[in-house]
Parts: sequence; C-alpha cells; structure tokens
Amino acid sequence: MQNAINNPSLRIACSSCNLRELCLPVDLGGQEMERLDALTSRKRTFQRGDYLYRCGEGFRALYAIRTGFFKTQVLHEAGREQVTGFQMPGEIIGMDAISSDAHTCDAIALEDSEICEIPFDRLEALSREFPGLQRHLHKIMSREIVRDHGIMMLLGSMRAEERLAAFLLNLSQRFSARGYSPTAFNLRMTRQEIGSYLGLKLETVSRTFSHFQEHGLLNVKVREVEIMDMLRLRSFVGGT
Amino acid sequence: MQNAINNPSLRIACSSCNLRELCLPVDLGGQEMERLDALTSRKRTFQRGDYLYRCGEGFRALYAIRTGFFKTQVLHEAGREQVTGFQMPGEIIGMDAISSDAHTCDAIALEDSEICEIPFDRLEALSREFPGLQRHLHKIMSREIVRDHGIMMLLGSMRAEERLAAFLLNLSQRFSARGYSPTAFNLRMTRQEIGSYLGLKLETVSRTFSHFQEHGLLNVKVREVEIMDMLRLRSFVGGT
DNA sequence: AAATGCGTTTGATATAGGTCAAAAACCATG
DNA sequence: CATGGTTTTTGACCTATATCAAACGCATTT
Repeated sequence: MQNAINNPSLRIACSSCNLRELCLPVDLGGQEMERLDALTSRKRTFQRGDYLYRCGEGFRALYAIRTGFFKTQVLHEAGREQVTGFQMPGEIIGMDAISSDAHTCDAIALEDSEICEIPFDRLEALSREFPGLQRHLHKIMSREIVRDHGIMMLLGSMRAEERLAAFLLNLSQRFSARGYSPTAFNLRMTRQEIGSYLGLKLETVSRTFSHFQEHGLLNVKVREVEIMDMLRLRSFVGGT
Repeated sequence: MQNAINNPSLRIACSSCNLRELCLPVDLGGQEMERLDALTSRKRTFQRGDYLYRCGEGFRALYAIRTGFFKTQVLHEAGREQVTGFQMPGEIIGMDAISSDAHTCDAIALEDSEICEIPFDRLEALSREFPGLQRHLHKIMSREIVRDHGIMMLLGSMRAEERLAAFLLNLSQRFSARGYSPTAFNLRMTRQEIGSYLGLKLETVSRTFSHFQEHGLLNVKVREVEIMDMLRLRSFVGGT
C-alpha cells in the first residue's frame, strides 16, 4: 500500500484516464474535471486475493477500478457467502457502505489490480458545486440498483442454462464496452465463484459450460471462453 | 388522480408527518424541513391494483409512501415477472429510474394507498444547498443497494424455509419500526407474489407456511400471520 | 521428473422444490 | 345467500439441481 501523493508515477488524472468514458468523469466539463483530478489522486495497487475493503470496515471512500478485476461478496454465518458482483475497470464500488458508514461486504481482487480512491465527503462537496457531477453520482448509484434487480430476476426465475448465458452475455457486453473482444475473453473467477454469483453449485456451472460446448454455443477451455453463437446464446436468456 | 395543490385536505407537510422518523426528513433542521415541505406538497391516492408507475415511463420524481402497501416488479419476456420488493409507509421508491431517466420496473398498490411525490430535480437542488439532506438521500439509495444484496443472498443460497423465515422476520421488523405488532400482522400480498419475491412457486410458499404452523412457529390463517416462536424462526435464518 | 495441490470435469445417486390437478376457502356481487 | 371468480391448500408425481465421489489437468515446488 503506497502513498500515491509521494509517488508521482502513480498519479494518473481523471482528465487523462482512458476509462473517462465509463467512470465517474463522464460528461464533465473542464473545470469540473480539474477539481475531480485533485480529488482522486490517491491510487493503490492490489495483488490477487488482496482485500480492497472488508465487511465492517469504516466508510471513507468510493473506489474506481483502473485495471484488474474484483469480486464483492456478502457473508452469512458459518462460511456461507454470496458473491454479489464482479467488477471491472471503470466501475465504481463501495456504495453499499454509505448507508451505515461501514462496508457491508468484502471486495477482493481477482487478479493484480489498481484502483483510484475517491474520498466520499469530498465527492459530495464537489457534487454540491457541480450539478452535472451530482446527477452522475446519482446515476451510478441508481445503475447499481437496476443491476441488482437484474440479478434478482436471474436468481429468482431463471434456470441454470439461462443464468449462465445471461452471465456470459453480460461479461461479453462489458468487455466490448472496454474495447475488448465481445466473443473471446478469459474468466478471472473460479467455477465456485461463478456458482455463488448465479446461485448454483460449481458442478452445475461446469456441466452447463460443457452443455453449451456440446451444442456449439461456446468453446470453453477452463478459464478461456469463446462465444461461437451469440444469437443462440441470447435466445436462451430471452427465450423459450 | 387529484391535484393536491387545489385540494388543501391532502396537504400534509413533512414537518408534521408521523413518518418523519423513517422517511426523507429524518435528521433535518428547521429550515431544511420547511423547504422540503414546499417540495413534497403533491399527494396522490391509489386503489388496490393501481400503478404508481410503469416500466418505461419517464422519470420525474421519487415517491414516499404515506399509507398503504406497494410491490415493485421487473418484467421479463412473456409474462415472466420478478417481484423485487414490497414497500410500506415511510419508504421511498422510484430510484431505479434515475440511471436511465425511465422507470425500469412497475410499482403497483397492494391496497388503497397514498404517496407523496418528490420531484427529483428539485430534491437534487435542495440537497445541493443542504449537506444533511444530500447525505440522507445518498443513504437512502445505499440502503436500497444493501437491501438488494440481502435478497441476492437469500435467493442465491437459502432453502425455502430459510427464505420464508427471513421474509417474515423482515416484515415483522418493519411493522415493528412503524409501531405495529412485530408478531401479528396481515399479509397484503398473495402467495404468488411472495413466491415471486422469494424465488419459489406459490405452492411451495403455501406448504412452507403449513410446515411452520405444524411446528408451532406460526399461526397462519390465509393472510393473517402470528409469529409464535420468534427465536426459533430466527434460528432458521441464521441457523443450522 | 516426481510430488503436491488446487481447480475442473464427469459420473452416479439423492432430494428439494416444481408441476399438475383437484378440492376447499375466501371474497365480491347481484 | 346464492354465484362465480380468485386464492389457497393439499396430494401425487416428476425433474432440475445438489450431493458425493473419483479422476483429471495444470501449475508450482522439490
């Protein structure tokens, strides 16, 4: 954990960040952008397995992912855990903690990653000055709510194949938005983690991958996924 | 649908609302409260089955429930629907719509109900002036995110009995916070709706109620529920 | 190269909850 | 208070997914 203020090499401004279009500064004007730069100067790096925050920790900041991959999970008694999301560059995490001033889930790096820390009180102050930023912050929180509703739909009323198809299409779309291939990517998470997220056991996830492969929808080689028939995969989710 | 501005009998100010402690104005100072009063003057009443808003409708306002009961649901293709929540007095709904300027779910009255409309642009303007209100709005949105994570946990990793127990305890706690009995209440929603919310079929919900009754945990008579053994019900959720 | 260890795949079997169907209870209306 | 429609309960049976178990693949260490 380094102090970025003393380490100029880690200072990457929002204004020059290549995730600008996906992250907090979307749609901001020049003056707003400058002020936001001042706010997000602190960067931190994480290795696979490191915690960005833990359930119960005090709330100070939101975090924008610059590079890498995280998962968030809520813990129930006795090791039962539920993965609530997988986050990738340009996404903001930590909003769960605002309501009680403490984090209500864990955030764990799935690979070596880098984040920008956004002190929340300063973000609030800035968003009082700039209505555009304020609205954007509200949109980010609202988007999280909408995303969660989608997962409820998935968990509450889809079969295993539909869930996995929806999951893969969601990843595909997010990779695509970041300039990566929508059809070939590799998974950063284990079958176990996918299963937890989708409300399935890891064996079911593995079997469903195999089914998809048998039916020519995908090529899967452990963590490497190639979508062969996007349309048919889509028809699974909306479909029959 | 009446215009409240022309109907003084419907003008109930936040400052004199008995839900003050649960709703938007919690922790606000005198001046903030007055300004909020001016903003929430429009009331609307709904009958059982009426839509407060529909998926796709443009976003204008958040809604505070004054009396009654609502459900929210997201629609999937071909009639498949997922109930995402049941809302009671003092709760704020509509935040899903901020992200895309359009509602992403339906909100439907489960009984005759009354709401306060809170125009969102004016709420944002006011919260730029009053940091206390701003933080409170953020907390409300964050609370929704945390709530959704709890439901994901429930849908992703609990068995039918645990789900229903968690559901009843949640209702109990919310009735209790509103000054009603935590042990005896009646359900405003059908078995079907409970099932949709909990990711179960209505028959399973009905059977699980019967099991609980056989084991002396509850007395159920269709919509009337009496919790007989709160501790044992709790141990179901955290439990075994 | 062998050994160790984690994650994945696959198979055989079990079970929680789904499905289908019918009866019973409840509710609104004439 | 009879009627028709909806909701709920209960039963019998079925299936999707879980569980248990073994083998396999791949990466890392010795």
